[in-house]
Amino acid sequence: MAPHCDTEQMMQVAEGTELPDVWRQRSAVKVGIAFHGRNMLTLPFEEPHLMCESRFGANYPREGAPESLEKEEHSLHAADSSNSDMRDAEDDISDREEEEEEDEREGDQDDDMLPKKRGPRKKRSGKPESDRSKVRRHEANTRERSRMHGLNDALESLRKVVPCYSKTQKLSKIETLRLAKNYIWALSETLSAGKRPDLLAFVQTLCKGLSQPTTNLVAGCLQLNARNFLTDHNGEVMFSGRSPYDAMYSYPASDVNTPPGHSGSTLDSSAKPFRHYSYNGAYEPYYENPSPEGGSPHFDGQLSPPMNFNGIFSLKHDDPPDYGKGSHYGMRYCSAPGRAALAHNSMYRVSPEGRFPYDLHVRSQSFPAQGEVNGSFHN
DNA sequence: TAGGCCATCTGGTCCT
DNA sequence: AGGACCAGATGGCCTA
Repeated sequence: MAPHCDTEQMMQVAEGTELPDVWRQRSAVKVGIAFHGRNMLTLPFEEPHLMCESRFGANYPREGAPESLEKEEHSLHAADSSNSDMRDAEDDISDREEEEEEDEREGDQDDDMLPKKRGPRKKRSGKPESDRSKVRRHEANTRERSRMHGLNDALESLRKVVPCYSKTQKLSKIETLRLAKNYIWALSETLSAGKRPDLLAFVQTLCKGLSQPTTNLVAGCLQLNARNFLTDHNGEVMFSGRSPYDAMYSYPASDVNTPPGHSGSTLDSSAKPFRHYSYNGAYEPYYENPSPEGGSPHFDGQLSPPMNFNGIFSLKHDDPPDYGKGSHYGMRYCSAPGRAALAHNSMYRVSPEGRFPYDLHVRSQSFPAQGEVNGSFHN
């Protein structure tokens, strides 16, 4: 018997045995997980009160009809799913059994008399083994679901340690991985260079190969002009042709406090047409490999960035309830460009005014007061 | 409506 | 035998 906790209903939602899909989706909406207005079906792992030891694995409730069968029914009755939602569990089980029998009569070949491909249509054997196989299949589904939840949980943790984490605008999985790879690469190159990095190159590396929406998000978090970091279809960074500092900051230098987007410069239609940005400029000196994304034909053979400081990288976040413990060193995000939070020992200096929005620290380095966090990174 | 993204189910494969 | 892992298939939701 699974231990009871307050998440019993949530577990039933996850199990899909008693609540229809629309209810599950509403549960996901309730926890506020969305990306560009699209609600995900992700469970709220970030919320400790929703996490109990019965969350995963064998502690999932396994009584009740298999959700796989419910899904089959759901697809078969998609037209009147609202009516099926009103059925009680007993009727559901009865209907599922009937549909199972129909499936069994359909045989093991598709329309072209070819072996079945992978997919939801199940091959079933005799009745005695069918019951057992159903149970095993059900348990395997539960494990697989838990495994994927764990994978998503890890991905969510990754989202929190790459720049531009946002609970309301989540990066997609693939974009999270790309940004994380770029981030590791950029940090590694910075450390291996052993000197003050080129900031434009750093941000360009971050945005390398990212989609335009993600580039916009990263640039928005950094309060930069995303147009200067867009990549073309080959993954090469497009550059507007302006000076690096102008490219970094779309707003006029005399208007530091003007948020991007308010000045209108970000969308300035009079901007020069893009031209292909050459890394022979500020980028090249700090990056022996010009790109983490295959801009160099040799990159595929060197997928791992060079490791520095024994490979230790960690991020320092203020008030990080679930991932910040133990992170005593690393990158600290400042709350806004131009703030005095840029420490003297910061490796990052974008301009004499110190307008780069974050600074980097490595182990053994001291860092200033931690009362400031970059809200633009982690909102 | 097409395409992107996602969760889920499913069967195959590998390993213990 | 059973679990972990993987990838294909499917359907839902959302945006352009």
